[in-house]
Amino acid sequence: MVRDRDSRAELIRTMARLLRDQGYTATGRAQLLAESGVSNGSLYHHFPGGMEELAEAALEASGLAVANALREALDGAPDTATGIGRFLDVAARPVGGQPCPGCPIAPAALESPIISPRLRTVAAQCFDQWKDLIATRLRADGWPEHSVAEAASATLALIEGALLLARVSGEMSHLAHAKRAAVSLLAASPANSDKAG
Amino acid sequence: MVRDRDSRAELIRTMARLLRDQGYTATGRAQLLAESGVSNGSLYHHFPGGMEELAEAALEASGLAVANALREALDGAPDTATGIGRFLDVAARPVGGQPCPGCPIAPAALESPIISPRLRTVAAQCFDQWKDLIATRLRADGWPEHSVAEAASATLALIEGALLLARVSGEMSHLAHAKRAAVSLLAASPANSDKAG
DNA sequence: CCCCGACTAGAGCGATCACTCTAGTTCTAG
DNA sequence: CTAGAACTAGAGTGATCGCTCTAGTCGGGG
Repeated sequence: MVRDRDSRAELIRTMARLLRDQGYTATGRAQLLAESGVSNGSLYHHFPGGMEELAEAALEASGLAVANALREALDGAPDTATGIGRFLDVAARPVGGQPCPGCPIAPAALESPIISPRLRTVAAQCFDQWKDLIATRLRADGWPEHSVAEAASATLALIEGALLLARVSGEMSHLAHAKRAAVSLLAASPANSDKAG
Repeated sequence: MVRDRDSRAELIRTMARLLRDQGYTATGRAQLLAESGVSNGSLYHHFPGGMEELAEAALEASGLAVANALREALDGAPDTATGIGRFLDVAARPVGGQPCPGCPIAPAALESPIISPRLRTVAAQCFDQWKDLIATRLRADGWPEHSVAEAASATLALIEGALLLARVSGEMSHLAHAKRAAVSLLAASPANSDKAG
């Protein structure tokens, strides 16, 4: 009774890759089926809601994968800034012959507000989840509560913006710049001054 | 012999709005013609290259509009950080009943690398143009040349990321957070320490 | 007046879209 | 073994896609 897991997982994996590389609307059913090797009937068996339901599942899977990578980078680092830097190092590394780096959520997220409110909600949850991971690590660093949310939001914005610029320009240097900016931003933290004050 | 300017400009204006709100692939010809009030024949008279050529023109127009707003904000401010803050204030203000704030280039830019190399090039030029404006202002602030490019890149990434998060989450607070982060990032500048060193 | 180029209106085209439906195959339970 | 559920294969459907093409309107120079 687990025979289906292969094609279902393959659909999610292929859809997640296509969403990362070209977004939601640009990903047609024909391309999805061709590149996943799954038949049309299987698609609508596993995802009766069609392309949109599959896209939701794919975004959730991508969001979880990023969250795991981010948690791992943050947990293994001496402080938040170093962890963010290591995460960006991983993001800059091209894996599995992907044509371009970048956030797997952002392309679909930006077209979602009007196209598909359901996808927008999923994307927003992903970003919130990542922001919470950064916030938790900042608290562990001793950041005062009143500035944790703001620092986490700005740090995530810095990451997302750098990934966007890197993809569009093809220049990986944007990631290195963001890495050093994160160090600067989180080093000039109110943690020290607030402890003193 | 200037009779056509109306419909041509209207096409660019409508296309720019649709590209900002939902990206390139999601913007169909039918919607464009319906919302611009221009007929199909006029579209292919003014833009023989079709939707892609029009999208190019629209992205260029949007890029220039943003560049003008950014230049104005930077020129009228005492320093770069304040100018970036004012620019974000303008970006946060909903103008003309737009459904969501955000960068007019980013949605199309993220789907462009595979879908349309020509659009990717135009988008990259827009980002470069904006980055150069920030870099020029940083030099005027007295920043050392070796760190200007890096600071400009990180600042633009911060802006783009904040606009992305604000659009997807609907929370304008991301823009305020980025504003204060820009102050922190550009205040802890190497300009002073480098002058001393 | 006629003429010609700029521009507009919209029918029509093949291709492709997401999706439905039916028939067939494969697995598990009893 | 049989029954039935899970799953797959793929033809078929109507709608919509970007685009071409023809017919027509408009305005100024001869």
